[in-house]
Amino acid sequence: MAQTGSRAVDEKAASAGESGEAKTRILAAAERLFAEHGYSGVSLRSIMAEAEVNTASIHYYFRHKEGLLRAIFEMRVTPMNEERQERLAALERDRSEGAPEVGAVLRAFIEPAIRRTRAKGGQAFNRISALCSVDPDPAVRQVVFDSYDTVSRRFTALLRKACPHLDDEEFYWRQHCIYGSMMYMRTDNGRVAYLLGDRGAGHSEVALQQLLVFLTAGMAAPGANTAGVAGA
Amino acid sequence: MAQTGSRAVDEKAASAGESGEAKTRILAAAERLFAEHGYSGVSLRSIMAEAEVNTASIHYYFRHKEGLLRAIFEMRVTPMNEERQERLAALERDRSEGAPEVGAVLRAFIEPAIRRTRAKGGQAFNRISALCSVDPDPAVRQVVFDSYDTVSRRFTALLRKACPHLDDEEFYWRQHCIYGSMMYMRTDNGRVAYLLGDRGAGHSEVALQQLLVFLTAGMAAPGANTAGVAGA
DNA sequence: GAAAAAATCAATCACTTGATTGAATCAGTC
DNA sequence: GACTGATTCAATCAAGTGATTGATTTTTTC
Repeated sequence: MAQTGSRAVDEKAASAGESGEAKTRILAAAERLFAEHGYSGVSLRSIMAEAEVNTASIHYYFRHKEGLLRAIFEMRVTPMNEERQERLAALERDRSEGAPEVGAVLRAFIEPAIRRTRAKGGQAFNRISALCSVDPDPAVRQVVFDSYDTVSRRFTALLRKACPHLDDEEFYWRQHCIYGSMMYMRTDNGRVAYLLGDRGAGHSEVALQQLLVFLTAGMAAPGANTAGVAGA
Repeated sequence: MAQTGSRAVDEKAASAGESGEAKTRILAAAERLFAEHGYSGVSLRSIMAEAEVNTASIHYYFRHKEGLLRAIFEMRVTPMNEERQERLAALERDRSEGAPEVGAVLRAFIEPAIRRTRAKGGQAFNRISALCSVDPDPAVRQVVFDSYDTVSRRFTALLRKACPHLDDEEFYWRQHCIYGSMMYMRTDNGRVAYLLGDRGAGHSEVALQQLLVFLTAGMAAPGANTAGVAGA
């Protein structure tokens, strides 16, 4: 019970001494517990116990339970969104002629997410993000929305241009398959770990590759109004 | 508040008079509320209020909250599993020569689920099933497992035979994409309803078709060791 | 080293949760 | 009409929930 509080959160935690400051310890404990039991399945008391802080500390630093969740999302999502924005911007720039490639757009969006599985605590947040994405609680939904909406719109717009062979309805249905696949993979109920056997390190690479092959093929499949051959 | 208790559950509820018996009303209310707020987001008290029954009734009929969830699953899943078993068995019979077709296997598994969206309360249960599929609560996971495991294994075995172009690892990764897509579609956070506009009736047909196109293409995509052309 | 700010603490509030009890009511049967 | 099993009822339990308070300690700042 004593050595569980030293889980690092990000670079901040890595530089912090022995057990880190209280705020950092709270974030680390909350992240681990949210990933394991979901947002509503974790009480503030259990977080405080694992972080070894006082009852009022969470409210002091984050006001609400929701504020704590939001802080976790901001900590993790901000750098990822920056990377996504850069890569999407690069794709928008590069396409001097015609539409961007489906696979490239998908990779620009998915890779920054899957890659962070390798970072310390990244796997935990992956699962939090996936669980919260389908959480019925409006407060949780709002946090997810605020975190992903802007970049998600840009991704959608670019992917749309990469799929001229689909009409709007087809495109949006297939995009839901993309989100579903991503989410399910990030949920990781131990299935993924089982599949990988011992080579847990290569996890993200394999997952990314397999996911991209599947989704690219699905998006590239001809639509109802597709006359000739589909792209690439 | 008074007319909300008459939501039908299935044929049993349809034949029940005015507001139905208590047990049926409880099931109907629970199904609606679980679909809206998730399993953990609903208290027994709110169910009892909507069903207009006494506090102890739920424990009388279902023992636990978990027993209530299990009853809902059994009520809905049993007939669906029968249909799935029949269709999978037909596919196993028909393949006199070679492997079954990917699309046919997928359809046999997915259609019985999506189709039931049209039944009264079917949409609600679809969402319950999807939410529970990623619920971190072990009790909930057990209910889902008990409901789907047997048929799911049979589906997996048959789909595997339809994908000789994939090695085991590729196959299982892609299968996760299938489950993810199905789950996300059944979650239905209002996105699907939005996409369909006013023609809510055709919902299941369109969803099924789009889903099948995407998943079939994804599974049919060549694997790393695929030499020639992938199956039609 | 005193004043101010930040952080930590124990104690508790008001409320909700799932579950249980034992009495009261109903329905059907002989 | 009494007996019996199936329901329904009000009342309540023990435990857990997020949140708040006000005092105390630690750290920073001048």
